Amino acid sequence: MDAVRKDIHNSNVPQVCKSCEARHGGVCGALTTEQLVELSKYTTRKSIGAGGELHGQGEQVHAYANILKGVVKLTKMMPDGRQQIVGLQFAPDFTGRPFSSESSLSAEAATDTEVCAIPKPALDRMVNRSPDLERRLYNQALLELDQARDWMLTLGRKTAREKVASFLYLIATHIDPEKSEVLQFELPLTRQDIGDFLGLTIETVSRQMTKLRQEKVIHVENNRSVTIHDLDRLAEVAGIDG
Amino acid sequence: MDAVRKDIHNSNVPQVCKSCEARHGGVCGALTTEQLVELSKYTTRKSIGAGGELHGQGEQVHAYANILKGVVKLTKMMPDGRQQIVGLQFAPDFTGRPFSSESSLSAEAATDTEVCAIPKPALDRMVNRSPDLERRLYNQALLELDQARDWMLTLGRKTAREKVASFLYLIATHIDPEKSEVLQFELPLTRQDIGDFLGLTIETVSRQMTKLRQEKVIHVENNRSVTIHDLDRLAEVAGIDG
DNA sequence: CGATGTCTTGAAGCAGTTCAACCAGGGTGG
DNA sequence: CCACCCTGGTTGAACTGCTTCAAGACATCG
Repeated sequence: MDAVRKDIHNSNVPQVCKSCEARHGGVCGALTTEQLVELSKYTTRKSIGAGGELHGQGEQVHAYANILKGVVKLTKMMPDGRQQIVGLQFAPDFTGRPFSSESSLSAEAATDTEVCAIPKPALDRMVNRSPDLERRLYNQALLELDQARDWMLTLGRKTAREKVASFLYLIATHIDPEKSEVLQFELPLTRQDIGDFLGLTIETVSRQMTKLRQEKVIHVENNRSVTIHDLDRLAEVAGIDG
Repeated sequence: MDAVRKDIHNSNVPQVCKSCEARHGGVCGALTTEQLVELSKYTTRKSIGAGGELHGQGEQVHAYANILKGVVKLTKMMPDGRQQIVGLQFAPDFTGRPFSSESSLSAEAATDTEVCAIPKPALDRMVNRSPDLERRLYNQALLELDQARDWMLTLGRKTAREKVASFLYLIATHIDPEKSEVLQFELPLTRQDIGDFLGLTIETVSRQMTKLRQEKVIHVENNRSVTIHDLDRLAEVAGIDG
């Protein structure tokens, strides 16, 4: 465990950051205690209700944010209203785009969400002083690139059945689960959102869910609560190589 | 024009680098003359015939490469053989993935291609010494991420007609054109590749091309040579906001 | 308890796939 | 030099998986 990492557990670290960093290691993990204290002067914790917008397509980005809780969807829209979700972000992902101030996508909360908002200038300054931080941001970008490309395969080449299974698999492996043999979670997206993520209509999503339920690949309660008894089985249905 | 940029035109710069950098500004543009000389000790120029592999899916990446000429396709394959092209790279793009040594995709030359191959250790060392270089790589990753997400919208929500038009638009705006009112270029991809890029079959691609030809949106000769008289019209058909 | 939004189910239609035949260009070898 | 084939592309006809349109079920909330 290196020096930076040790700092994180130091008692001088701001309280907000502790609970945030306690997780899988967000971008702030690259900062020293000093830098963290400095940065936390400008950060504000915000709650955003489901459907709330972090920022709209084509708008200036005024702030970055670390997601503390909830799921954020990144969407693109065509002039005629057709919509595609191009990414999902989970805690403790970092959202926002360094260097380019305009974004071609909109970010909104899919569920009730809490974020740690960081004003653009504050983080930009910090990035220029901390190569470690930039490295982490770079790595997050590479990770998102991988995810985007994985999803391109799903969108371009999978059947509706495989798409829905792929979605469920994605959620199952990203929403932090109570570590148990049986995975159980609430779907963070409506059927409409799922459709927009998979390039399908809500009806098709619904029908495929029903089929997967009938075949006991998944178990559904209240339309939102999903239980998965056999993740490998789901992966297989999703067409993910095993 | 800053110091670094001036260095590039300095006569101490290796000959290979000059012709490379003469273009839109590849990643090497971040390096000083000294660094460029150092790096060029390890680089080798390579020709790769159409269909040749830069590296396979799941293999270790032994080298990075700057594309000097030609088009490289990044593909993903499912266990059963279904394939999706998840990115196209044009000169002077940089290809290869820093930090992670394994790649989940395969890269092959779509056309006859020339690259400047850089052994992994040499570039990794350079990255750690030059923040500017890392910044450029980061920016390239962000650019690729944008492109990937744009394409997700195309894959998920566009019709076959719009997809084919989108593809033609992409090529028209990325293959460096003779600057003239009328765009004319050779398609760098076979119908099969185009299908794999658009999530369509070759037959559908062919049919849509025929239609676009009949409607005079494009003009085609020898199946590969395309002329576009009205790029805005094409963009419109592609469903790209104007 | 009606009202409203979300989800499911059914039936009909259609965009894109599948299967199959055909065509054009470019070697290759007799 | 022509017959041959082989690869890449086009075209046609039948099929099908997903969409569209429409109705009904379910849950939540004033």
